[in-house]
Order: sequence, then C-alpha cells, then structure tokens
Amino acid sequence: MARWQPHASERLVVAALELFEERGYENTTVIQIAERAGLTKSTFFRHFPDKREVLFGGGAVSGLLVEGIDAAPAGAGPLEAVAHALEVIGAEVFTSDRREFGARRSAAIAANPELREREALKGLRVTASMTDALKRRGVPDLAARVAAELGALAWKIAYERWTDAANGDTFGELARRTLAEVRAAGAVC
Amino acid sequence: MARWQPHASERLVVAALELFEERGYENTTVIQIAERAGLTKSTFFRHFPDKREVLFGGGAVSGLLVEGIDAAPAGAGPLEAVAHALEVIGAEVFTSDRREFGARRSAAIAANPELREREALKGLRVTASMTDALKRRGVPDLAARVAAELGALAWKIAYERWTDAANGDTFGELARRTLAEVRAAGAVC
DNA sequence: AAGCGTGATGGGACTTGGTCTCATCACCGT
DNA sequence: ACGGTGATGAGACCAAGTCCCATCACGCTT
Repeated sequence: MARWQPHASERLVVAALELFEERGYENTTVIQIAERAGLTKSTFFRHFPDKREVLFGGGAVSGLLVEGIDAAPAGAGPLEAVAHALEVIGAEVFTSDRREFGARRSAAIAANPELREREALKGLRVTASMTDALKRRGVPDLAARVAAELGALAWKIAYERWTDAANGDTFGELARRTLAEVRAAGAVC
Repeated sequence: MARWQPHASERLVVAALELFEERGYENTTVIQIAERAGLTKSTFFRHFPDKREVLFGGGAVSGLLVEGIDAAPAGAGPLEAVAHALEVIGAEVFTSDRREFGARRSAAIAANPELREREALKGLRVTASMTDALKRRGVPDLAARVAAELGALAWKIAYERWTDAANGDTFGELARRTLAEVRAAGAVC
C-alpha cells in the first residue's frame, strides 16, 4: 500500500474548486482546502506557488500551443498555424471528459477578481508564446502579434462556447469555426 | 497653513516608484512607502486598495476611452472610432510632461510579475470597455471584440514607442500610425 | 536482518499584505 | 467658544506565503 494517498495535487484542485463553489474564493482558506484534501498548508504550497494557481496548474497549454504552431505545415499562413495549434489543444487538453470541469472552473474564475487577474496574466503569456512561435516561422513582428492576439481572442470565445455547448461539439471544431468568424470580422474593421 | 501636507496620494506614488526602482517591488514594504511619503500604513490603504494599485491609480483612462469612442463621428468605422479614442487619451492623459514618469513606471511594472499581472487585468478591463462602447455604436458583437482587441494592441505598442521615443512624437500621432500598421498587418493574416 | 538515503509530508515560527476599529486633532461654520 | 468634519495615526487581528526542521515509510545496500 502506498505510503501516502496518491494524486495529492489533483485532490487539492478538486477540494479548492468545491470550496470556491460552496463559499467563494475569498471566504476559503488555504488551510481549509488542504484539510479537505487530507493534507496541510505546507503541502499545499509545495504543490502550488500560491492560492490562485490551484485553478491554473495544468499549464501545459502554452507549450502545446507552441508545438502546434511549430508543427503547422510550412506553407500555412499565421492564422492557419494558429488554427492548427488550437486543434492540438482541443485534442490533447480540452477533451470532452474535461468539459464539465472546465465549465465549473470558468465559473469560479469569473466570480472572483483575483482569479480573473491571474487568468489575464496567463492570457498574456500565451499570447507572447504564440507570437514568438510565429516569428520563428518567419512571420514579421507586427503580423505575428496581431495573429497571436486574434488567436487568443478566438480561443477565449471558443472556450466559452465549448463549456456552454449543449451539443457535443469538439473544442477543435468550435475553435476552427470561431477563428474563421474572427478573421471575417477583422476584415470588416 | 494646511493641516496636512497636500497631495498625499501623489506623494505615495512617487515614494513607491522610487523605492521600487531602488530595491525592487518585492523588497519594498508598504510601511516603507508610507514612511517615505511622511504617512502611515493606514493612510496608504486609505488611498489605494492594495500595494500594486499605487502604480495604476490614475484610472481615468478607461472612462476617457469610452468617451472618445462615443464622441467619434457617426460615420466612422470601429477602428476609426478607436483611433479617435486613442487621440483623446493622448491629449488628456499621455501628455509630453508625463512621458518620463510613464517610462519609469513601465520599467518598474516590467520588472515584477505581480505588477505585470495587475497590468494584464487593467488591459482586460479596457478592452471590455471599448467593446461595450463599440457595441453601443451598433457594431456587431464579434467585430466589436476584434476592433477592441486590435485597438488595445495598438495602444500597447504605441505606448512602448512613446516612452522610448527620442523624438518629440505625440502619443496621439504614434497611436494613429501604429493603429494603421496593425490594421495593415491584420489584413495580411 | 539491519541500516541508510530518499522524498513527500507535518508542524510551527515568522514576515507582510490587508482589514477594522477607535482615537486624535486642526480647520470651519455657527 | 463650541461642536461637526475629514484626513490621519495607532494597533489588534487574520490570512497568504516563506523557511526550517522533524517525521516516517519505502527501497536499496551491506
């Protein structure tokens, strides 16, 4: 038998999300989260650098986006490369079994300014990563920044649609469609 | 003679910026900021809701952007309205006498993750305000979001250029030029 | 079988951000 | 002269986050 109960950080994430839903982020203490997960404050901060990060830990996303852009066919334009990356994310991270969790997580984040702030920072990082990846493909600086920004916007909207979706649309499909709409809207401005 | 030294919050801002430059944000205590301004911790938190906000207080920007968009000529497209708003900001807030302060402030923010995080949140709020203002002009939702995002990007780049500027370019001029470049880059994607 | 290094955990002291409440005290109008 | 006002000071208090040390079961070595 294992010495400790396994999946400590997953347990912390679940406990945190439950408590945030029950009593709100700011009325929840790190100690309470740790206790619900059968752990202590020390252990919490060993798994997450701060209280907010417990809802943002699975940060493989940024790396996958970069890989997705790098792996896009050489002839693809900047926005096509971004579309390719979004489909990678959809296949690897935003799988249908995580849809409900994603929706609960989004609701918790939307309900609290501190969590929205952290989400905004993550958004900046993702955009910066995409910009760099596009520049490595030879896309000129400004075009790369614009494409990354539009990609991030499409991602945000697609994520909203995915978590709300009553039908079984894949994140990848939604993202592709949304990016096309964003592109069309951009052409009109 | 005045009962208290005037301009308490300005003094706090100056003291904070100096200390952040001298020893870094995280090695600076709210008590130290207050002492340098000849005040106390209590008074600091009476003027600013938290330590980060001392560099983000003059938040009239968001409101001015909305006014600028509202005041744009009725025939102007979304990006023209945004351009109009950016020039309002340039005339009212980013005046040439605040250029040096802006540069120092930007450097301090860039040097610290917590401050970058707060800046990211402010960016979200500004984008949301612009989106709403554009929608009030009858711009359809998605186009409004795209235009606001491109406007925010142009603003960010123009601000960088303005604080770096060796020549005497006005923020308004820089913003107009930058927005045109962003638009052109968007058309290529 | 006994011993030892390892790694995740527990425990608790400590600093700082942030909140709250009460006291102070110079100005101002009556 | 007097009381209201408004910005400030003082200090208790809680929670986030850091640090250091102890614990203890597992597996490997001897």
